[in-house]
Parts: sequence; structure tokens; C-alpha cells
Amino acid sequence: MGADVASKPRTKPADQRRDDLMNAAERLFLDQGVAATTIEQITSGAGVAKGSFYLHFTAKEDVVAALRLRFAERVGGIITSAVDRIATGDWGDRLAAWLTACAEGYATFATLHDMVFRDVPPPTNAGLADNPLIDGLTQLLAAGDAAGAWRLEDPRFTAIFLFNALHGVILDAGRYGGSDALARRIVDHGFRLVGLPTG
Amino acid sequence: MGADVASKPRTKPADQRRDDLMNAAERLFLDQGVAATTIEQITSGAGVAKGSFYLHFTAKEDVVAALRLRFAERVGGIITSAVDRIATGDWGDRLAAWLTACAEGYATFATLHDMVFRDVPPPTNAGLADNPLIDGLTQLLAAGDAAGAWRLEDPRFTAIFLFNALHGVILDAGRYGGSDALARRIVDHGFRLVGLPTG
Amino acid sequence: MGADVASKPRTKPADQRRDDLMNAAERLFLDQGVAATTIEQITSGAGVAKGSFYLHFTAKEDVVAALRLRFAERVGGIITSAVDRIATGDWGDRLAAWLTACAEGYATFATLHDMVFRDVPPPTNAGLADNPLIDGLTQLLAAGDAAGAWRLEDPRFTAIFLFNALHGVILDAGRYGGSDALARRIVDHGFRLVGLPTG
Amino acid sequence: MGADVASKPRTKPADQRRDDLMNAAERLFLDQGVAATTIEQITSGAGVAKGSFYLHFTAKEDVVAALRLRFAERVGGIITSAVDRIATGDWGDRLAAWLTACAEGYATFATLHDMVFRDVPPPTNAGLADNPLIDGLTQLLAAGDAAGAWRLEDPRFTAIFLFNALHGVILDAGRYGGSDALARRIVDHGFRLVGLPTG
DNA sequence: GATGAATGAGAATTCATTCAT
DNA sequence: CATGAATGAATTCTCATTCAT
Repeated sequence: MGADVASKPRTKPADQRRDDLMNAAERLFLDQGVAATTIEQITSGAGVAKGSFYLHFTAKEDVVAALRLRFAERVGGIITSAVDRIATGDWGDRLAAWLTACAEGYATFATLHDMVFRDVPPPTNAGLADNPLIDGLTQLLAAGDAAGAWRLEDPRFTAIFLFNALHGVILDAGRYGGSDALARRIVDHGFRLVGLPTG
Repeated sequence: MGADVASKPRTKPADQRRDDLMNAAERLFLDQGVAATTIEQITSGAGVAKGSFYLHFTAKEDVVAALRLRFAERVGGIITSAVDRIATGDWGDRLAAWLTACAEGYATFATLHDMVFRDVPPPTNAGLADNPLIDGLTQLLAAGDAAGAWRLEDPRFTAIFLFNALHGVILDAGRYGGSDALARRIVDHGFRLVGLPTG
Repeated sequence: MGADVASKPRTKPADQRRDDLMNAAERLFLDQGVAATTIEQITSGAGVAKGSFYLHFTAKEDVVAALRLRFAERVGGIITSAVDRIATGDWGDRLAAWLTACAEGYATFATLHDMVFRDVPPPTNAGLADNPLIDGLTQLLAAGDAAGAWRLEDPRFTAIFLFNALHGVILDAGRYGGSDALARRIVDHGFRLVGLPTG
Repeated sequence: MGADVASKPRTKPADQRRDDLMNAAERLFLDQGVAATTIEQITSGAGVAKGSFYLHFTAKEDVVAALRLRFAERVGGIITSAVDRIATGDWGDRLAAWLTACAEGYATFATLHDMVFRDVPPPTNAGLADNPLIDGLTQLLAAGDAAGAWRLEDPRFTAIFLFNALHGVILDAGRYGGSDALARRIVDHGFRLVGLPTG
């Protein structure tokens, strides 16, 4: 029929539909775990028909992967902009900024991260080591090492070490006052690790 | 009838059957993940009939829990005996022993641990914080603090931090020469964290 | 595409699918009993896939309940329209009409009734007393009593008595010539019970 | 070992074991229905091992049949002795005695009866017509008819009619004061049916 | 006789995926 | 693009029955 006036469009832009689905999936994964979430729950959570799922993803795994990517981009963005705000030479401040921003980003997305990075079937044994965030931290540590701000035998080892520690304490958070207190402790432990004087 | 030596008994002691099932499950979980493993695979792996599974476990979850427990007992045993070998006052040595033994224990069981501690449905958000091993490490750190061997604001926080770091680098291992090198690095980072002089 | 007359639609109206399933279930229940009938038999009898069963019912019990309801509606309809055809004052005729129509309705559906009303698990001990048909009969008997057509101490007792008697002889039918003869005997016994002169 | 003194005998007389099993089965059937009762529940209820069930019965059906028989014997006995107490010529009293005794017997065993007579798989469509009790009632009615105490076109029809009515109101009992009141009503309706003057 | 571990066929139910409309 | 009825493979779990001890 004509210009069907007051009805919201059946056909949303594909990107938005995809986002709706990812958001619904994210929420459900957090509540019930990946395995326990059905496609139908995702589609009905996104307000679309079951079949429409397959217009945007090929399988559940596919959403998980998309969520993983989106997560890394979000937290990565937060970290990058935080670190870039610090003058290039201030290695301690840069490290502190990295850790604080990462803690912040994780505080928001940590459980999701945990979910989509580990809950997926044949878990790639790599734990939390294959991770763009770790690459960033490794670079920072290596650069600081090169600049003489600290001395590390193997920056990547320390990055993995530190990142996993960070991840663990964040998941355990809640017990600690505010996220400020948490960030302070993380920075403190990070500084000890690289041998900077703590506050 | 006679001694009938060569016929394996249909009826094994319950404990042994249970172990057979757990071993089969462990192997399969490692290969395929928990979710992808079926009861039938477990029973046929253990050489028993499908129904026999339910004589020993109520559901797949149940095996996972049993595996978790067994893992904690095994690694816990290794750590305890290693630490107990050190004279009481040598806090640095005790910490080093703890970390080394834990790394060793994990090197043996790490992937399994990862599997059974995380792959299970509604993961309780607690990450690697609710863990008898962490309790042990917390006690050690607190005792060393009380004895003046180091000074820690919150031994539990440091324990979680350190434990997760350890766990992460172990999962990433392989990249590092021997497990000796790995253990040395872990001890080194652990000492930095508590403020002991590193080698 | 064209009119495509000869291709039966994959997608039938839900009501019709439900009916197909109920009909298949009814037939199978009659042949084998409720317990011995599997969902798969029902679906293949209805020409649908196993999973489709659960699109319309939640479990076998559910079909039984639906069948029960359908039965009551069918027989109830037959009785009501038969009784309503009789002038209000003719109590004997009304009772005769009720009994005859009920016998007729039962003759058609009796075994099914027996099946779905009793074969179901924890049978609520109530036997054939909790039954909309009995309620109708009770009302008729009470109304006739009030009008002085007969005198009954407790119309509900008599209704249960009469209904169960009716049910029993109908299930035993076959031995008696036509259903006419059966109906005549039932009416005769019914009249004796309420004290009306018999044929 | 020796004459193991204080332990109750492992080996009971077969009859008693059989009875134990039947009693346990009866109780469970009443509580949960025949289908929902497992062999294991029966054996553990009887205090014997699962395998021992098959020393006394060949299958669940077998217990049901045994229970059926036992029921008929018990109620039949009650009825026979009650009726035999009445002088041969008192047809009304004999009928009253039959109905009263049957009501009594049923009051004790009715639900069980309902269970074991109907809950069994391929239900023999015959409802409550193939039943030794009905045979007895038929004989009584026929004898009274022959003796001129009442006039019945088809004593068996009336027997089935009356028996089912009886069965139905007994299952519905509870609503009626004592079993005396129930028996009185049943006798009253029975007398009306055969044309005897009621109290 | 008695036991109870072991069996394995069988049933119910779920859910990812397809496809005609 | 969107829909959702239909599919059917796959999985879990139950339980009657057997049999070596």
C-alpha cells in the first residue's frame, strides 16, 4: 500500500540491526553464558524474527567473534586516548594511564570480555595472551625499557603477567571501595613490577 | 569357576569406575571443550555403558565439579609439600617455593584447570578469585607481612593479582624455554611485587 | 507463482496442525494406550516432524488434556442440543433425551473418553465425578426435583450414580444389539432410579 | 562365617517376600500411579535388592495382575460372607447385604482397585465389566428374578449398571458423611433400580 | 536364594538452521 | 529484506532386565 505512515520501518539499516542483535546477545551472554543462550532469545531480545539472525551472522560463534572485536576496539580506544594524553617522556605516567584506563574499560566490560574471550568452544589454550591489548602494553613496556625508564628482561612476559593480574583483580572487584581505589592498587602493583617507586 | 585370571572383572570398585570416567572426561574436555563433549563419548572412552555414567554422576556438570576438586587437591598437594620443605623463617624461599610449585603443578594441569574452572555455564563472575590455592597464597603473604618479611597493604589483593598473573603466563608458556626459565621469571616478578630483592 | 493447486502447503494454519496432531494422538491412544504412545508416533501419524509437536503442545500430558476438553465439548454439545429440543416442562422426556444423547455421544467417543479421563498419571481419585457432564445432569435432576417431577434426596449423588452406571454399560456395549436397545435400557434404568414409570 | 546369630534371616519364605513386594507396590501405585512407579522403588520399599524382584515376578505387569487378584479375593470374601449370613429367601436383604459389603470393601480398596483395574497399558476396553464381582452380582440379581423378588429384563445389564454406579459414587465419597450414609444411599438406589420399595 | 553393578534400548526434548511466503 | 513455521539431528536421562558373585 501507499506510504505507510505511522509504522516504524520494518527495514532498519543493516548496521543497526546487527548492533541490535549484538547488544541483545551481549546482555544474554552476560546473564546466562554463551552456551545457554539460544538464537531465539537473541532475536526476540533484538525484536526481530528468528530467521533474520542469519541475515547478519552465520552462527552463534559469529556473534561471539563480533562481540570480541567490538570489545577490543572499545577498550583499546579508551586506553589509546588516555595514554596519548600523556607527554611522551613520562613513562611512569604513561604506564599508570594505561593501567588506569584499562581498569576503567574493563570495569565496564570485564565480564563480557571474560565471556566472549573464554567461553567459546575449543578455547584456544592461549588464555589471555593473544590479545591486542596485551600487544599495546607490550609495546609500552618495551618502549619504556628502551628509554631507560625501567629495565625488563622480557617486556612481553611482563605484559602478559601484568595484564592477567589486572584482569583477575578486576573480575574480583566489588570487594574494593571505588574503582579509584582499585586503579590505585593496580598502578601500585604495576609500578612495583617494573621497579618504579610507588606512591 | 577357577582363577580366571585374564578376564577383567565386569564389576570394578566404584572408585575406580569413577576415576575411569573422570579420566575419560578430562581427556575429552581437553580435546574438545566441555560443551562439545557428550556423555556417550565419556562412557565409551571409559569403556562402560551409557547408563553407567549416571551411577557415578548426576550430570556433566557433576564431572566438571569433580574434576575441579581433583585438580585443586593435586596442585594443592604439590604446593603444600614443597612449601613445607622450607624452614619456617625463610619467607622469600617460601614464596619462591610456592610460586615454583604452583607453576609446576599448573604446567601439568593448567589447560585442564582452565577448562574446568571456566568453561562451565553461568561462570560465577568470580574469575580466579574463589580458589583454595589463592587462599593458601593469601595466608603465606599475610604471614610474611606479619613477620616483617615484606609489607603489603592487602595480602589478598596481592594474592589474587599474583595468582592470576601466574596463571596467565603459564597458559602462555611454551614460548619460554624450559619450565625452569618460566619458574625463574615468575619468582622474579613475584619478588618484585612484594618488594624483595630479585636475583 | 501460479495457482499451484496440488501442492499441499507446508505451512498449515496452526489450528489445523494442532487438530492433526490431536487426531493422530487420539487414534494411537485408542490403539495402544497413552503410555505406550510416543511423541514420534504422534508426529509421524500427523505427517509432521518430531519437533513440530512442541510447537503446539508442551508434553504428552498436554495433548491428553486437550483431548479431554475436546471430548467434553463434543459430547456436551450433543447433549445440550438434544435436551434443548424438548419442551421445558417434560421432565421425563428431558431426562430421557439427556441419557440418550449422552449414550450416543459416548458410543462415539467412549473408549477415548475412558482413555483420556483415566489413563493419565496421578489420576485424581475423583473418578468420574469431576466432570462437566455430571454437572449438567445434576442440574437437570435438581430442576426436575424442584418442579416436582421426581423426588431426590441428593440430586448430585444420583447424577454421579447414574452417570457412572451409564458410562459402565456403554463401555460394555457391543454385547447389546443396536445402540437403540442400549439407550432404551439406560433410559429405563434411569427412570426407575428417579421413580418415573418405565416403558 | 558361623551361625551368624543376631541377624534377621536373609532368606525369608518366598510367600512372605512376595507379599512384601506386593504391599510395597500397592502403596506406591496408590501414591504415584502404576506407570510412575519403578521396580527399584518397589524393591527398596520392600527392603530387598532390585534383582530379587525377578525372583518373584516377571515384570511390573505381573505385580499388577497379582494385586488385581488379591483385591478381588479380598472384597469377594467380604461380600460372600456378608451375603451368606442372610437367609436364602430374603432377596431384598441379600441385595442390600451385597451392596453394603461391596461398598465397605471398596471403601477400603477402591482407589487401588481403580488403579490396578484400569491403569494398566492396553486397557481392555471392557471397563469394569469383566470382573468377578460383577459375576456374583449378576447371579444374585438373576436368582432374585427367578424367585420373583424382582423383575429384570437382563440381570447382567443391571449388574453392570449397578456395579459401575456403586464404584463411581464410592470413589466420589468423602463428600458424604459416614460410610453408613453412603451405604444407605447406595442400597436405596439399588432398590429403586430393581423396583423394591425403599426405606 | 540374594545381591546390586552394569547394561543399552528407548523416550522426551531442544534448538540451530532452512525456506516458502 | 523480513518472517516464523517447520525440520530433524543430536543429546540427555531413565529404567527394566540381566548376571557374575
